[in-house]
Amino acid sequence: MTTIKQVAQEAEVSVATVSRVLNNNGYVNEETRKKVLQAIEKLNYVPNAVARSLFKKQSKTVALIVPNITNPFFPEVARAIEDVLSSEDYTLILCNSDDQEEKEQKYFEMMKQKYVDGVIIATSTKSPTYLEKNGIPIVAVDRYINQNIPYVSVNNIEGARKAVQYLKNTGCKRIAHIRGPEYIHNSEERYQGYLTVVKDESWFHKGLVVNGRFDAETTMRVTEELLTSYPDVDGIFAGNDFMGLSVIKAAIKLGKKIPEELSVIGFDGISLSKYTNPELTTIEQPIYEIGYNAAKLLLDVIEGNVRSTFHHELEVSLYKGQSTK
Amino acid sequence: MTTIKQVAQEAEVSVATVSRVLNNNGYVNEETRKKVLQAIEKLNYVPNAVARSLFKKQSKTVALIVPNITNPFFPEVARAIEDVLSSEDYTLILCNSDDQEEKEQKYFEMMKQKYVDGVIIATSTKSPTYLEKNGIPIVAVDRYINQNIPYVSVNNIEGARKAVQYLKNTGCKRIAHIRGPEYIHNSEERYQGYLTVVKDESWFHKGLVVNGRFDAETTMRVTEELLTSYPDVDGIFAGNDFMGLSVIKAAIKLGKKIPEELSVIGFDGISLSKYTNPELTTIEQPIYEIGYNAAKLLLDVIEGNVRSTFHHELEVSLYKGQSTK
DNA sequence: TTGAAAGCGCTAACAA
DNA sequence: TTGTTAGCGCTTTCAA
Repeated sequence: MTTIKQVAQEAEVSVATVSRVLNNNGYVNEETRKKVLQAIEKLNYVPNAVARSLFKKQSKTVALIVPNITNPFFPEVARAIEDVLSSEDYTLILCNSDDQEEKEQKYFEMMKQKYVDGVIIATSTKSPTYLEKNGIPIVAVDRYINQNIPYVSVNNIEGARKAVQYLKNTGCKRIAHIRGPEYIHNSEERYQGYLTVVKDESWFHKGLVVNGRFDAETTMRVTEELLTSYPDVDGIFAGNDFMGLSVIKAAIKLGKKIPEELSVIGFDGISLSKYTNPELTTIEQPIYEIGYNAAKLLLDVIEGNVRSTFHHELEVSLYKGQSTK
Repeated sequence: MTTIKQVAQEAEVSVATVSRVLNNNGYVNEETRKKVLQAIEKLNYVPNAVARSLFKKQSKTVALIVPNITNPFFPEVARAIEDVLSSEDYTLILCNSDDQEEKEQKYFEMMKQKYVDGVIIATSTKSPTYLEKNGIPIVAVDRYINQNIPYVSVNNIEGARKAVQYLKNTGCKRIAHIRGPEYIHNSEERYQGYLTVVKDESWFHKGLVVNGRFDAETTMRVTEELLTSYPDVDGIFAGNDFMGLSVIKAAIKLGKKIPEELSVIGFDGISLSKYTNPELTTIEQPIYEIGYNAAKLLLDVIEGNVRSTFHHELEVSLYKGQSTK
């Protein structure tokens, strides 16, 4: 690789001058600028980003920490983020935390060592003090952390309310909820949204809420248990699309007709659910926009542009598949 | 951040000594090593990776270039790669090329500037000379490039043969193929595999092979056209799982019973196809292993460990869903 | 308008 | 066994 020094030699100027034309700051004579530009061209010079980082203490790099990129929600977020970053000549580092605080911390250590400029994170960590302490700009996506940390997601409570209300409107009389893990803020909020609609119904009882996890096996098992214990359930609000699809599978296995005997609604709007049969009715999040906004927000923070709002909740919308009446 | 200099001061030694204990090379007295370690502990020192990179001309960083991380095949590859990288204290950079050579080149430019140590790439670029020229270690995944470039994938021809043979064995008498884009090496190979099984069949004709693309709309449209033109088709080998699912959707739309009237088999084994109904029968690739091996291979190349074999084709296996008899 | 030189934090050759 | 120092490639202050 050619260095700034070689360019300086070729152009018969000092490295300082080359640096000036490179960064377009400081005075430089139009003539000499041309000479330098020619030398750069001739030698095929590109500045060394590492040397620059060392001096500037920043790296034009942003990290994304997700629980697992394999969860179909996150690739779309990642795509959006990478799109805005690369358009601004930033680079994206991908990290999988498996929801383990220990792994997150390890990534943060790396970030400090590499002068990573900022981080976008989807986390459920209980005590996020280390997040704030390490001084690197941070934006939360999908999962709320606390008031101090910028956040982009959707209003889960409102979305859940919409989902359950829709089931009710289409005639469901016994609506159950298979919820996500308790340690995840989202699951809690969606559960709250569910509650607001059903809590005063005469038929409502705690048995209609089932704890699930995101994996298919668990979801199918608890669904079968639910439908066996309460065969009159005619609507299920699943904690997310993944779970919604498993619910459908389990229900079909039990011989339930969907949507005639059982309506199922999910949450997320991951594109995969459009490929299934029946298509899953769901509360669609603007996933790409979430990532897009998070990245824009982070870049603003990094570059010191103040923003009035730090918390963004985007609009969800109802996507009607064939899993509901 | 504390620097090596401060540690040296604290421990009352020179920076060279600190560097020695840090990197565990060169002689250093047990006593002084302890002093240094204490100082490091006390000051909470972590070495600056950027400064190190500048000197070493390497960054403990690897890039992954995929067409689109949103394609469900790649997150699993990415996960595997990131797993092995992070276990070796490497960092993963994620890049989306949209199959555009121009974007790939831009990423390569960035990599050189940032001393990225190596790259894993899934590409269909026609003239990959720039890949070899830029001197950065490279491994191809999923898509073959040329003899000189290490490669990890599966034997597509063999897998396709297996798929079509299976359709035949289960009684299909008219087997069509909806193939992927021609510019993608994989699609071509899978098509070849299909041909080996059917080319000598009396019923075979060119109309049974349809050009598709990876998007759902196109696939559904061409499927409908195919089934309308040739209603006696009773088996379809789709170019990948995504297309397989779309084929099923289109067939159901036309009122075909699956698998009674039409068998469908895909290729890839992306986890999403297990969530659908019917589950897609498919040729399952060991996706995680592909990523895992690619990463291991790349690290070997980077660290100068010679390998005898540069091309790895892993075994595929038949996954029986309910979309075939 | 330009150049000399210090310094970002680290490693390694060389000397002691 | 340890320290001094040059240098990785760049930016920026200061002086000219």
